[in-house]
Amino acid sequence: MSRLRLTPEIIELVAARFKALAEPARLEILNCLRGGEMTVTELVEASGLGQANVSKHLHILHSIGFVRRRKDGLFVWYMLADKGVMQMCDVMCGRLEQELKQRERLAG
Amino acid sequence: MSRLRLTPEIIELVAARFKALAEPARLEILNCLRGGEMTVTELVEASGLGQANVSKHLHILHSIGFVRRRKDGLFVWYMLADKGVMQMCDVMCGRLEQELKQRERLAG
DNA sequence: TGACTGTATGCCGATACAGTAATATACTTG
DNA sequence: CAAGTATATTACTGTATCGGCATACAGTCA
Repeated sequence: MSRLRLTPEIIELVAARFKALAEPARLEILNCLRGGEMTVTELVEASGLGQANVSKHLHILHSIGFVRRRKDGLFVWYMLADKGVMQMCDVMCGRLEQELKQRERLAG
Repeated sequence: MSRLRLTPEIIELVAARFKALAEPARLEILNCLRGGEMTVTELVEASGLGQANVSKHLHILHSIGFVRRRKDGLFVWYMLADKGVMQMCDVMCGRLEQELKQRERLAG
């Protein structure tokens, strides 16, 4: 499939991208952005996180290309960079769903 | 798509699964297992990591269902739990590949 | 210009986690 | 049983990072 050689450097880059998704706060932010672009303040209100915290998480998500930013006067609007980001989250959710069902079946 | 409600608890579980992939050592281990099941010692040799380290990483990967284990006398064989695990890695690799291409294009 | 608002950044304390060494456990073999 | 091997666990250390606070920066409006 992938034509990339899995050198240590590449593996590091891939790990860094998974790490961006490995934080509940960032998943929450990304999930908020499903509905369309939002300002930092809107994300603060929607997520319940601190402003500085949201800003930092957005910086991380932006630095690896998971979100895009657009300045509009005093505001900065953030949006998902592409569909692929949330598709990956959905796949992981799907795995988890199967897993939980399996456990229920065993327990019940 | 997913029928799971994204409660804080669920988001935490999803994040934990991404976190398992957010470590170069674990990606390396998973990648080694692409070729089939391997013992801990084989993984130690193939990855260059310490034995205790590999054991702990395998424990993490096993606890969230990314690998399966099979005891055979003194040995423990590990294998990928299913195709989905590496598919997710491949998707992330694909994203990275596009990203690197894009940068090349801009730089070149 | 000064006051105000939205966003980003630097610093700090607490915590989490990777890696290593030593040890414990499980199993085999003599 | 004792000795040896494969794996797991524990204790420890160094590093990274999250969250909060304070503050800096950027832009608007009077």
